[in-house]
Amino acid sequence: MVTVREEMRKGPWTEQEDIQLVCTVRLFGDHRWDFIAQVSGLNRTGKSCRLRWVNYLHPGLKHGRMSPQEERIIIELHARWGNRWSRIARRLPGRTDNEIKNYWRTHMRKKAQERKMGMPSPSSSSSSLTYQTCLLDTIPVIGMGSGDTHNGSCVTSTLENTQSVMDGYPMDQIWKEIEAPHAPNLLSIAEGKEKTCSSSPCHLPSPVMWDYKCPEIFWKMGDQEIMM
DNA sequence: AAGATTTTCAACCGCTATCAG
DNA sequence: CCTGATAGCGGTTGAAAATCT
Repeated sequence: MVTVREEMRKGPWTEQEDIQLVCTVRLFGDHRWDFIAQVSGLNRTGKSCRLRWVNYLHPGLKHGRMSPQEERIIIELHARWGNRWSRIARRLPGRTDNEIKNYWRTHMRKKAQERKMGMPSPSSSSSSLTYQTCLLDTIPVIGMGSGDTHNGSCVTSTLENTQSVMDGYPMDQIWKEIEAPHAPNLLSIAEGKEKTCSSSPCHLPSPVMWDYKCPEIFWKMGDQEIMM
């Protein structure tokens, strides 16, 4: 039972909070979010921590614009599944349901506007989306080293395309800080809320090494989808 | 240059599903 | 079965950034 806190923090996360959360998740894994919220010393709800982790801090995430291939996949999968964002997200490793949802809203709004103005809409947004023969049945789970992009030539370049977009995004800095060699013992977090890594970042392996939960597992498809 | 408008996206909320006791 | 805790999903909001006038 969670003891009643005075007031839970809301709103945007600070870099410091991010670091604290990453440290704690590294220690205890990405389950039991209420516990993580408590132990981390963050005055946040478990729900909020989970959301932040899933949508922003998870090491396998891509950031930046959707590639044309990703856009196409989203459109096609949405046509098939509707607003099943998390399901669609599972087909786009590195992309979150939130991100896809946001993208779709923007995309649809543009489309709706174009329609209203009586304009044909050959493309949805920045990229030229052609509903070409990138058949749904051949849409693989992109990237993440799963090596299953062979049957989807239209999407194979997704990772390369998006990789460059990620350059210089703020998470790099967070990870760098976390990697700092002078960081204190991780266990200090668990010892008390006041002794979080807030003053100096914890020592963590790089995101690449961070495989206590393999990203491939994180992005694995449900059985149902595999059958499709 | 400055104000107005639009776009983007992080984060919250409410609800449902699942699971352990 | 029932209940409470937890996780996850989809819809929505609002602030910041970008673009336009």
